[in-house]
Amino acid sequence: MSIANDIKPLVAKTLKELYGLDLNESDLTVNTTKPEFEGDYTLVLFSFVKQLKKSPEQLGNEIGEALVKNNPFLFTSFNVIKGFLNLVITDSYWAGFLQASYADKNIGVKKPNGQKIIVEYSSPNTNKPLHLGHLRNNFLGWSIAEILKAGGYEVVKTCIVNDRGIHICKSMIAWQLFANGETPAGTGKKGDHFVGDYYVKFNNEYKKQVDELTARGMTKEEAEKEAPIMKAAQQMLVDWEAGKPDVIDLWKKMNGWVYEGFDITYKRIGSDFGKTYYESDTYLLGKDIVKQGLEKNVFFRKDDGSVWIDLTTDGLDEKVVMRKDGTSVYITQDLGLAEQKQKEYHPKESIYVVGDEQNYHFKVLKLMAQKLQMPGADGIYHLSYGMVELPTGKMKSREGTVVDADDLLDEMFKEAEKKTKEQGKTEGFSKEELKELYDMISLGGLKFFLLRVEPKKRMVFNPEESIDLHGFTATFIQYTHARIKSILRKEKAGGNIQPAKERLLPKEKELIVLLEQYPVILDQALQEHNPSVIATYAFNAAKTFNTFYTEHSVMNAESDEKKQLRLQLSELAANVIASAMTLLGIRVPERM
RNA sequence: GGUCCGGUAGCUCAGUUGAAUAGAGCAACUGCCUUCUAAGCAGUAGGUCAUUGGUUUGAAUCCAAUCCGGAUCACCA
Repeated sequence: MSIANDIKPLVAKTLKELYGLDLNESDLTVNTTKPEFEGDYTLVLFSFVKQLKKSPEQLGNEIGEALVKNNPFLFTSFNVIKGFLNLVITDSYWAGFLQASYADKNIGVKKPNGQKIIVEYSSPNTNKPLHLGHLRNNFLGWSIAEILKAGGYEVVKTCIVNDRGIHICKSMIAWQLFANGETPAGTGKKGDHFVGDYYVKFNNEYKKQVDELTARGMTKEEAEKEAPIMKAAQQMLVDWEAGKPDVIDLWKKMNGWVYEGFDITYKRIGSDFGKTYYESDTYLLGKDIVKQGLEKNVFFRKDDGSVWIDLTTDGLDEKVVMRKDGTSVYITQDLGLAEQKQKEYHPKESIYVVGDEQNYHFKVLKLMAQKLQMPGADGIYHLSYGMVELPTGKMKSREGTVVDADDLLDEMFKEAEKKTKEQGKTEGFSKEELKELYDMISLGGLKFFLLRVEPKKRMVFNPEESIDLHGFTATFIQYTHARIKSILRKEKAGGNIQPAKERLLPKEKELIVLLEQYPVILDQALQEHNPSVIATYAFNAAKTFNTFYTEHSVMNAESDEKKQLRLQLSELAANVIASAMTLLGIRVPERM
């Protein structure tokens, strides 16, 4: 599949033939050759110098000679510098690779393997609109799903909506108290923002009441418990659980507004779900798991009736799984939902895209599932990601420093529009085409900015930097794609001319070597569940193409052969770039 | 305090299954548009890879300790 992986067995074979040495392929190190040395791939010799008791130079020369002699189709020459054997791949090999793959729009995509994977992501609360942190989650979830699909898996994207609980009750109480029957439709406000406003109103009123109570001599703790509006919210939760009709009606109404708002944002950012679960349906799940756990002696009951699991032998703590009042806690619900997903889909793996503040929770969840011997327990995978911070520090809703997703998208769109107009290259675009282009640039820019960092790392979101359209950005890559397409509109790659009768030039070689590695990168992203390696790669591909582009003319190439070669190389670059960006959920334009 | 994660250029990040002189982008500075899209290219400058010790032919990468930052350790979700 990739040259580096093809070389290893040849080396192993050579070592066996020359010295009778049996080495595992994984013991061999084959890298691309550093640009300052001659060669394409490099075998590191140190690892077996000792066993063979020869100098690295001698070894390198002997191995190099044998490799070139026995594989003339692959290697044309070699050189040895210190402990490194640099191998030069034949131009005809590269030409063959190029010929075979340049037109492949699905480059790197594997055949379906018949296995299923669930990706749960997004999972919002229904009391406020989406913010920047949710965007990282949504982009990650979407991208990892695409990467898994390209890896041959069937993917089911799911979402668990946290539609019940004290948080939504707070919004509901505040609406009853302050809204005078206002609705999103009446105010022209997006539903999720509308409901979020009442959540803020609740907190303001709550704070006011707490202040009043403490002024009258209560301790802060008492006041927080005794504030009437908090008591009302808690009563509302009790009423909700009792199924009190007017509470249920209000709950449905307000959640409905939120969903209308979410739908707009989801559509805009491209999130979708094969199956949506609602916590109001699943929060009672897990009861029979508790029962089974007790029967299997995985759980134990304390005197007060609560049920626990002891994880101290695994270095963790004791964890409650059922309250003394018989209601199940979060982790028990999660086990119940995991069991339900397993029954519905029988996935090989079940991925949860959730922030790293829940690392402990998922560790416990998986461990519990394993101890209970639940099917699919080993397939539980927490795709953990770090918090998004601002240059000024963490986002805090109380301090109003939360970056709202809709606002941010609007701002990015405006910036894309402004910068595109400044460029003045969109003559002949229709209104719809322009809007599509601004969408591609703004949304792509945001996605790239959030996906280019390794998921588990915390990251800083600098608004000014995110809006930048130069350097390590989606725009740079999109621009490169449009540039290539502009060439390919003039003349299509193809024809029957055999490319590469002339020697490959360094910039041509550099590009083709990089593009050949794309499947290896995809594999890495797949194994690591990590889109950032694709983002980095896409940028490198675009950068390498631009260097090649500046150095060599495609349309005015020195010869017909060169022209054909470069057309194919350009098309391959465009296909790889488009493919990589698609896996990040980013579209690339034909013109910009 | 226990556990987990992170610390690489002024800033944001790659590189972490050990391998040649540690790389990008932004910011700063210098060049390049009568030639396929300059949203580009080339170059200059910028480093105690948190610190100390160890393993190794070879360490940003592995091990140990320490320092700094974050998360978590609820009958919350």
